[in-house]
Amino acid sequence: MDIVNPLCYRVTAITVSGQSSQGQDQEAERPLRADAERNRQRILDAARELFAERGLGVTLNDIAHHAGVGVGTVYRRFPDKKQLIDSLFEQRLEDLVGLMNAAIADPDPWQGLSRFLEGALELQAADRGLRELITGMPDGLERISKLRGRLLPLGTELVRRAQATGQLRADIEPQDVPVIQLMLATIIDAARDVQPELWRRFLAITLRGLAARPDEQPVLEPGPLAPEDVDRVMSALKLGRR
Amino acid sequence: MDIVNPLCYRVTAITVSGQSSQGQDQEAERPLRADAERNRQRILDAARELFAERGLGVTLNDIAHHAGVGVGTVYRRFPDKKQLIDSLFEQRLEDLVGLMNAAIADPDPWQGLSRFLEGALELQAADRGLRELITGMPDGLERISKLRGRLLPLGTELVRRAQATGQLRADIEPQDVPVIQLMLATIIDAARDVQPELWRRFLAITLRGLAARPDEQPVLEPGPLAPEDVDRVMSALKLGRR
DNA sequence: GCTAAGTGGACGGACAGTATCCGTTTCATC
DNA sequence: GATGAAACGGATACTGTCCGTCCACTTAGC
Repeated sequence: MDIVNPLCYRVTAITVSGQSSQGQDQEAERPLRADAERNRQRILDAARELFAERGLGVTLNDIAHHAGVGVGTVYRRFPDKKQLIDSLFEQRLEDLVGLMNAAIADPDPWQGLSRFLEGALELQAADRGLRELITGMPDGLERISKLRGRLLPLGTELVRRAQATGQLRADIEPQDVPVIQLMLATIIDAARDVQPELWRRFLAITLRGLAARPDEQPVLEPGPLAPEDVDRVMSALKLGRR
Repeated sequence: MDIVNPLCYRVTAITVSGQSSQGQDQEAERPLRADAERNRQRILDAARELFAERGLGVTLNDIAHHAGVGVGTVYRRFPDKKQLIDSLFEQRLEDLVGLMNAAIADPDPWQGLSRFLEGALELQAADRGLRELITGMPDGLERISKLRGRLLPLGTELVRRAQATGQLRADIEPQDVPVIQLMLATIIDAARDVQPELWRRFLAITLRGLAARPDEQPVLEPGPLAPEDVDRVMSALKLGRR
């Protein structure tokens, strides 16, 4: 076990460098051999793709296979799945913050709020891993906790401004925003294979419920689920194991 | 394997009788010995309790332990977990249909709809197993599919009536009702340990979004999540395995 | 008392995911 | 084009979880 320590050491160092790099590769620590670097990139790509379409549950074996390399190669490069996830989703999470800032900057605070929710859910609809990262994961994953910490004050700002213009009902609190995301994200997951856009319909309904004076009825887009699809949506979620 | 067949045979027969019985026990097939019957009842009680509080994921081992009997005893009585679930939840599911009928009978169709959603979610809040049964389980479980079949026409009636009085917006379809349950049930699960009633707040918001003319703002009860609880709620759900 | 019915829980098998080890291949350098 | 360090791959061991069985022992009821 301890025999491999020296190896682990180097590897860890490289991983850390890879972690802080978003695009550049060499520099600091000895550079990887050309083939190694190529494989590292393949692994990252495969991981991104698989996490996005199947969620964080994919195994490193899956990723290795999909990248066309052996499992050993993956484990040499990323000793820990968490580190892989962490470095992979750094950008994605930044996007969320950006979205929030854009929302606050919107001259129409209500529109800002709506667009934020829509955008955040679009990100989650496009990337199942991101969705699980945002609503799920308790343990480890420092990055997520920190993100939430940064997001909350911004969210407060967003909510307060929408209330100040009398567009958002006054009894809504910033804490309600993540819960709304949570419930709509469920629809994303459940309807993914049947009607991927269905969540927008319920976002519209929810927004109307949040509005201080919901006089007009916005068009509900998309239309309702086809009756024969209801069962599939309702049973799409695997909750408790069995 | 085949040595035990005679035994299995008897056991199966008894289980089937237990299945069709909701309260009565003896009659048909040879009656169980007194201690066996006592244990059978204990197992049923333990199962009900554990399913309700921990969901369908509990193992027969858990149930045995909680009932104070050995695993073997459980397996002799209930060769199949599905059968146990099926017989245990028969009544619960009937309750749902009853709720729906009561809703349709309500002279105020809007109130009927609201009360149905509230009642259905209350049932799910009180019984995690039921919740998983309603939103989840694809395989096996004939009973659930049949139930949905029975519920849909009733739901259609409910929706149409509420639209006829101009209380429910016209672009809502009956298929939307289970989806709404699904998204709110998520809040039940996520907030269970922190704020068990939180779902009511979002039910109120949703109902307002569904109303044709949501002029008044109903009180949002309960209040919002405490800011420090947001993280716990968001990470309460175990989605993909890891 | 006697015996068939019932019991408990150690145990073996299945499965899934993680991580390692080491014989073989490839790269980069001389 | 020879050489050794770096990288590779995937069989394999390990871990953990759950299911269901088996059988030596206990107990109810005649």
